[in-house]
Amino acid sequence: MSTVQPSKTKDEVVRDFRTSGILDAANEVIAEQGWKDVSMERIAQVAGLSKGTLYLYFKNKESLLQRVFEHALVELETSTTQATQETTVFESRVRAIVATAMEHATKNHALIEILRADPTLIHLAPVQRDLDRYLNSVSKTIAQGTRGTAFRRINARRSARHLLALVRGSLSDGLRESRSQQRQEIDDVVHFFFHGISAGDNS
Amino acid sequence: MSTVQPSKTKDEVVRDFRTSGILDAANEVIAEQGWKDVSMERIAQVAGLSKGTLYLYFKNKESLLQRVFEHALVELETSTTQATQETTVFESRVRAIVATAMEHATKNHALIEILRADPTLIHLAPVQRDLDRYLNSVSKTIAQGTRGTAFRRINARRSARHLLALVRGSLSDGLRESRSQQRQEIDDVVHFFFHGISAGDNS
Amino acid sequence: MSTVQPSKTKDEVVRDFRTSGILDAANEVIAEQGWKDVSMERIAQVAGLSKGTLYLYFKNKESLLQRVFEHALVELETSTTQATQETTVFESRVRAIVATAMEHATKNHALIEILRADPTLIHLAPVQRDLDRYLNSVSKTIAQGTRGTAFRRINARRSARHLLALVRGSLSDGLRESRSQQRQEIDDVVHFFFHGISAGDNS
Amino acid sequence: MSTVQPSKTKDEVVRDFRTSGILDAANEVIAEQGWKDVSMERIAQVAGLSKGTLYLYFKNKESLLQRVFEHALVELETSTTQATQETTVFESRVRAIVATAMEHATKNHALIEILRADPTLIHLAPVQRDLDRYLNSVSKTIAQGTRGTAFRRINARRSARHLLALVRGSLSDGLRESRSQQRQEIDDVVHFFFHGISAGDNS
DNA sequence: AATGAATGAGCTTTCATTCAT
DNA sequence: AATGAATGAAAGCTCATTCAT
Repeated sequence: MSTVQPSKTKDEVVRDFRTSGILDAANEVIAEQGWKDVSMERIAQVAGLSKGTLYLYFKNKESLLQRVFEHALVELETSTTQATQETTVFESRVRAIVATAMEHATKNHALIEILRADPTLIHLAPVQRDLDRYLNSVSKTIAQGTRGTAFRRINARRSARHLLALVRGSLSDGLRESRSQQRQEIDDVVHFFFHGISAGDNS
Repeated sequence: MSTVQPSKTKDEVVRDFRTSGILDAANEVIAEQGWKDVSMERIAQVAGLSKGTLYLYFKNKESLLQRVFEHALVELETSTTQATQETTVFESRVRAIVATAMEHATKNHALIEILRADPTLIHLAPVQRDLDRYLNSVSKTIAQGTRGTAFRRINARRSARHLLALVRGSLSDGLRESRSQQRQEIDDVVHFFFHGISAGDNS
Repeated sequence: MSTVQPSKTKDEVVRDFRTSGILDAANEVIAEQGWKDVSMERIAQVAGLSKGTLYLYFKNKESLLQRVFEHALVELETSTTQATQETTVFESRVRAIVATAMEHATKNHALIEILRADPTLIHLAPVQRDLDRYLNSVSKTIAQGTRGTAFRRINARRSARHLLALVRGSLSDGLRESRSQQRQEIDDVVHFFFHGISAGDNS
Repeated sequence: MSTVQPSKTKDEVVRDFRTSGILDAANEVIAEQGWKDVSMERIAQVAGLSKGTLYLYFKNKESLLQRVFEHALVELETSTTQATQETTVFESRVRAIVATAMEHATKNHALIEILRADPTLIHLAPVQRDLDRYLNSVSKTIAQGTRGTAFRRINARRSARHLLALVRGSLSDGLRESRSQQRQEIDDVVHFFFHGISAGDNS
């Protein structure tokens, strides 16, 4: 009964397993050396495979890396959407955005590279597209939250960029911090997003 | 005898001339292709020299690039210090920091790469050190400005990082904008720094 | 009982079936890409088998190709011998040699590669041997035809080579021609073989 | 005085020296292994250079090989044109064509590969063009020689192909023969071209 | 018997670095 | 001081061959 209508064949499962193993390895190597210094040899090594095997699953290096970035962004967007829907309070939603991004980035170095906004990376067309979608979704949340409120009339897209800039800034330094420090960092970013350095209510 | 206490010999002058020509060329090439894709061949070409000559002035590619970044940071810090000293009004000082960073980055692509905070770049020890000095100087300005004021009790260092994160964010997208748009961008960053998205006093 | 004295067991039949299927596929691929560019992958694909299966029937790529060429030569020799025995008129026999070679080559690209006399191919020892046998048989026909006639005292072996050179020359260009054009081509080669460019009797 | 108006600078001479050294090496390697099995590594080795150096003189492997073939054909055509102009007697001209081709092919293995008419080689566009020019020049010589004579009305282009087919045939076997044997071979081809195997005037 | 995933040697090409001139 | 030809290590990628299933 458990195997009624298997949506994937065994082969597909194996294939997916390998594919994501390679993507994970690539992500790890990106963490080690930055995406520009990634070599197929090293990815294979980390994945516990041989160079040639990578080419059974990916057409070439470029498409492998593209998939790493795509995967990271899609996961981020999915998690973010889900997290923001758990509340209707604007500030909580922003908090969800920040927390989700930070959590994902902690595990997923490819994401940091994207958020770093290296033009030579971002201009890979598909990454461009996926990043855009993510930015749109963040923008929309901000637009909804600020509409008809006391918040200053603000360009939602630009605010989204500011928000992500703050997240990215925190990531640059704070990656190796503890969990409680990370929460602190999130609070700080959210608060800063709402009030800047001026004395807001929760000072 | 005519050159009493020559602070530089003729040879040194020539050496400096060549050195900074090469650094300028490298900076230009970084703007073209990003620092990871820079080749010695291209730097030599832009500098109007031959590949071999670069090695008379720099030990190797790594140290050449290190010097480019070092140079960019030192210039930025000098200009920033100078600009902040022209006023004692806190907000003006912050504005000076932002404006200076943006102006330099417009001319100096190496700076953008630094502000992008690529770890593989930043962890070059000397760049690390110079960046630290710059951050300190910004922090100090913020600390001075917030001390004993209505601003919330804030970690100056962290605020400095937030500020630079915003600058970097603006740079990522806004590089090709006009001068007036750039001023707008500066205003926006400064305002955001002080108030976040909350309805501050000015609009 | 129905299979008294089976000259081949069922297993052998299956084996032969697979073997010649692979050889046919290889021949087809040679036609597509030339024998040097043949890949095991492609042969398997055309044969409707998997790569690994090829190695159940052939030790390796080299021996597979050797067998393709061997097969082509053996077929050619058999057909030629049969065709030349259908007449005793010398010119008709030569015509039979030419026609047979051309017909086979039309279907059998491996043959063209052999006739092209690529040394790296021909020096595969077994191909060498088979080609020699074919040349001998052609030579013998020529020797018989010219013995005690008005034809100039001629080295039969050398003449055989000339004849095949002409055939090969025709094949290089004329492969895509129609059937009547092909007959024309055969006539031309035969005539040229007997008379060169001098005005022979049938102009 | 000897150096008035040097048509080539010293650098150009050096460059030409290297270039033709590499072409010679490539030609030698083609002789060893056939053009399809040529590797840049091996060419460099034979040329006494390192792999990387080849790329200072040739854009890539394809253009290197193209130049080898081009060079061989141009040399052949030049020599042939020159040799055929030394006489007006048709048979002598044909002899010149044959002798020139054989001599060049003896030294120049690339030429044999071309005359072998491997389609994957010949379809390199520039080789195609150069080969065509050579064939045209041979055709023209034949057309001139047969015009208004007792020779049978013949398609000059097709005859040219027959002639070259015979040359190629001789080359396939006879490369390692002595000089006098080579002369014999040339005589034989020329005689065959004129008379086929029929009893012509000379023996 | 048949498969096809996995391997790794080998290929072309690039580029930082050296060194004779 | 300056050159740029030469080097060779290292990269991406292909493909004949093997082997667990």
